[in-house]
Amino acid sequence: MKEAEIYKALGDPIRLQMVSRLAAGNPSTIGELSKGLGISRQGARKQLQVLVAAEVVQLVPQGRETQVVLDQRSLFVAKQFITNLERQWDQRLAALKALVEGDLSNDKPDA
Amino acid sequence: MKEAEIYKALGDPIRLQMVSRLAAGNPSTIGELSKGLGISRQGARKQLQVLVAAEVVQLVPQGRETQVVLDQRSLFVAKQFITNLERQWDQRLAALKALVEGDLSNDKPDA
DNA sequence: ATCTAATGCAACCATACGGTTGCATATTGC
DNA sequence: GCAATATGCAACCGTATGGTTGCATTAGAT
Repeated sequence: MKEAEIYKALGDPIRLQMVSRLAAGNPSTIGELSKGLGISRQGARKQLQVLVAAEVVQLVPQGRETQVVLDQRSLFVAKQFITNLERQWDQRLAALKALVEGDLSNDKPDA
Repeated sequence: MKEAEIYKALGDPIRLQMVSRLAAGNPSTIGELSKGLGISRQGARKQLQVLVAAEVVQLVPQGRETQVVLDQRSLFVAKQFITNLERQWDQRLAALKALVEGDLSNDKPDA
């Protein structure tokens, strides 16, 4: 269940906000991304590190500063997992429905 | 950012496994769901409570036992959030592309 | 009525987490 | 060279988290 780590990384308002900003395309050096979150730079940096560890984000050093880039794949994995859960769930409901309707049609097997 | 709580709830292997089982439709009283996770019943119960708090799951008492049912809405919310992020990201890439191609087409405004 | 099964509740413990402060380092601009 | 900017690293702290054990309660089965 590697997905758990991705969800865990997204499971914090500050980190989720960082990801949102990145997705919105707002330029993104570590320093930039750390502003306006209500916590210190180093605090923000620790949060960012969680996203890095979960591979939700990648760091690209460029001279004095470091660019933060979103890694689409992790988001895709997370989304896909939920999609699969929903699919299973739907199939199960469909099976239940079929069962019920099957019973009904058993009363009328005229074909 | 209410989504964060949902992701946080999903951000643990044990809880994710519980949700998976529920989605797969395996019958699901609290006791059933608590088995085979490698931790005690009470431990599992505490994990389950996190899912309840995040409204990923609902509890339906029935006499002596309690049924655990998945709440599709929370999963949908979680999925939708990621979908939106991806959409923003894609639009931004498209904008960049348009910008580049726009520069090119400026060389050829014959229409 | 009694035994058992399904659950709830609380105390407790170790470790992880979110955040801070302080200081070291490297790159850039003047 | 020197000052400022962007960043890294480590120690420290309070609280949350994940897990345990022990005991109380309630509902079914016999």
